[in-house]
Amino acid sequence: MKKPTAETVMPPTAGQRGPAEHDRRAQIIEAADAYFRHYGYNKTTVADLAKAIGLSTAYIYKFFDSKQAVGEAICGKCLGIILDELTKIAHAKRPADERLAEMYISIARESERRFFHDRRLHDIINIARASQWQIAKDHQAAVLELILHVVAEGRAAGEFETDSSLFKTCNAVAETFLLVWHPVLLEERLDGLEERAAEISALVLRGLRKK
Amino acid sequence: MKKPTAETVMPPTAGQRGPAEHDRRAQIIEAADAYFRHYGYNKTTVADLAKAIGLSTAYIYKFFDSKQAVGEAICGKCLGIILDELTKIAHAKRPADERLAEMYISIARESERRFFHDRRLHDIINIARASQWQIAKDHQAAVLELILHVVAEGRAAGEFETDSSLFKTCNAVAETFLLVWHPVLLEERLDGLEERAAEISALVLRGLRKK
DNA sequence: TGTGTGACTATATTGTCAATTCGTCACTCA
DNA sequence: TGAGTGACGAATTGACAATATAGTCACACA
Repeated sequence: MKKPTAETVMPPTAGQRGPAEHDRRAQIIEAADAYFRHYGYNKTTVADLAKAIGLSTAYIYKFFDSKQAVGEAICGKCLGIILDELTKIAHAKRPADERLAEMYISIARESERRFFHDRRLHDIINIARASQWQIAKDHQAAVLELILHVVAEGRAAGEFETDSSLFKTCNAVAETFLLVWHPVLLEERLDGLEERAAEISALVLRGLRKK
Repeated sequence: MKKPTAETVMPPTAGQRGPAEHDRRAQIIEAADAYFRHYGYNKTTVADLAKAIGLSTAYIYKFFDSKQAVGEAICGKCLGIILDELTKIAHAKRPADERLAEMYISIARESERRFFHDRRLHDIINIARASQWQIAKDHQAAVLELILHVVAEGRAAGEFETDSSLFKTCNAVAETFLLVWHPVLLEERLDGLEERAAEISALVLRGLRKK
């Protein structure tokens, strides 16, 4: 099991073609980031991206299987921001419960910021989840890894109970993270997110702590 | 604060016109239930319902403000089924933690059943949430009431901790219920719902129990 | 006065067809 | 051989006219 390092931005592997490092790939990603951010995924065409760089659309497909693969790259960048932050928190030298509490707040804050300030990127994440893109699954798995890391340390340090299955418990914790960042849930309830995050984390942490 | 009784089906009040008890209203609701269940809310027209009963569309509006109000009535019926069941569980003479655990499982099961066997009704609930229908809010509030009832009894009986705010804690618990019945979350993840419900409820119950 | 509606308006949706988009393939050229 | 593309077919989208739908109102009638 490979542990995410503190500087990893989660690169998608699904749908990528050609060399991973290439100027044109970087240009496509840069153009896609700008266009998706401004026009949204659905309103941006592959031809828009090609034209922005000065290429034919056919050449885009030398690097990406499909428009979706470009979308997954941008989605991965986006989700990678919060994942990096969570990774830093998870690896900090602090009590496990503080780390977890801060993870809830952090993911809630970034998700809220993205909703209000990068709405079109928020929308891509929604599309990714609804369409079962691999990047969405990878992200979920990466968050679960971080939770496992923190909870396992909390258990080893005697902070957390050890009666329950580590994996099952962390699965449940990961589910509760959805409550503070899932795009659809954000849309339904715009207010009080950070407060909700605090309440949920308090409840979950009480469930984790040693009796 | 009025306590839901064990036999209450949650009637919507929003958008209802004319006498609450009326043959025509009942016919409209019956026709709507059948059409929405079969064709879905969006594909059913008010004219369909009127024709099914043998009325003009104008007459439907003597009983309901709008097509949405008809939708809220059916949605309310639908959500009322699970609410009745949760109410029975919440009022049973059993330890609070067992009641809560069973509430998670029950809502998960019914939601899953609705997803697989009444997909179009599942869709209406999705529309209701996405469009902020009053019935969706009422339902959320009703579930919270039941949780408050059970947790308060658990606290009074010495089963549950009393350090945290009752309301905040129950808010957080109600949020975790979304994980096992929210239509969008169900759609994203079709498998293992009941297992997830069990894991989440175990975590939450550990968070509620007295140290 | 309770039950019911035809006619109507504003808006939304649908149908049709041309235009665009996605993605591939065979090819060019330095 | 890496960098790049024009042409193409299938699917999707956009534009716009036609039609449908949601909802209202003044009225009818027993």
